[in-house]
Amino acid sequence: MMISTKGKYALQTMIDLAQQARLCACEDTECTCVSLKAIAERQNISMKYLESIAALLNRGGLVKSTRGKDGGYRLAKPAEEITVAEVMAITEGSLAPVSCLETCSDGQCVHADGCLTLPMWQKLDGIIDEFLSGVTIADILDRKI
Amino acid sequence: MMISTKGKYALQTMIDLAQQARLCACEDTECTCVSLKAIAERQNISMKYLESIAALLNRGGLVKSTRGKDGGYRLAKPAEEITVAEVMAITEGSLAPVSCLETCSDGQCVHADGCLTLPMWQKLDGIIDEFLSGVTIADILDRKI
DNA sequence: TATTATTCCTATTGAAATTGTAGGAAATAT
DNA sequence: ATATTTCCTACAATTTCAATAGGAATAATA
Repeated sequence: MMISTKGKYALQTMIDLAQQARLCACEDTECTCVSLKAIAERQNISMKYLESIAALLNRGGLVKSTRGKDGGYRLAKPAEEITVAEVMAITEGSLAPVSCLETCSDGQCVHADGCLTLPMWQKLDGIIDEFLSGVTIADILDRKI
Repeated sequence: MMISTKGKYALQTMIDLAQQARLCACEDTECTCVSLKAIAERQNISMKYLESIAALLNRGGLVKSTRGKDGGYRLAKPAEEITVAEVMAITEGSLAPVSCLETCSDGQCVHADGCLTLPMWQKLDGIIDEFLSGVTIADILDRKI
């Protein structure tokens, strides 16, 4: 498994936020604040678990939060500008197909020179990243993929 | 992480077997039998752990075993005909990017219809499979990738 | 000011998967 | 017979995953 529920829930959350923002016709971005409670209920996710995921997205700069009553989260930029790759990078850390890939690519692996499989893993990693970097939250919402 | 050490070790083993087979000039395929002890030492893998991985490859039909003294393993078919996808399918079970993919694709997921992300995961799965199905053990050995 | 609803923060826990270990049985060449 | 190998089952240590728990800080509002 490449993507755990953490990444999956994060993506659901981003899509939910984008969806709610669209429902609001007014220009005020503040009014599209969505609480985790609402997201957790709609997406059927444990709210406490979602808190930790929202914190990651917040620190990663993908969402903005408002504390206190009537607070919540909203997208930090338009859904058209947020890619799935960004969401995964923040929540899953790395999507490297094998654990040694980062170390090896950084020249920290002493066996990298003789490693016959490294080029293949690097290429696969590139293919995955290229694909996920080309899909935005808006694409998913509009069923363009 | 998509591929654990199990899949990684399995691939190393397959490459090692292909390499040893090439070193032998004679036509007798039986003589290329390689013991797990030798592979474990060369690849620096726990031999006992390797036993369980070799068993998977054996049951999966990718290698053939000879028991007893001077026994060991050899590839069940030419390295040109064994793809990385096959090795991973046998050792890792599935490379589906998200756990629900197989269930959803089988029509067992009641939410599949409304799931906005399913098409994306399916496409990603296809891309990964397409790539790994196009790489053979011989390709890796010849540094063609 | 008190209440309520929310994000924010730290710590803990239960379950599952991963990565092995251990011990020995069965087979086979010498 | 002996040595070496695969084969089989069971167990164990470690790590990761997926939450859960409890409360502090913040802000709207009555």
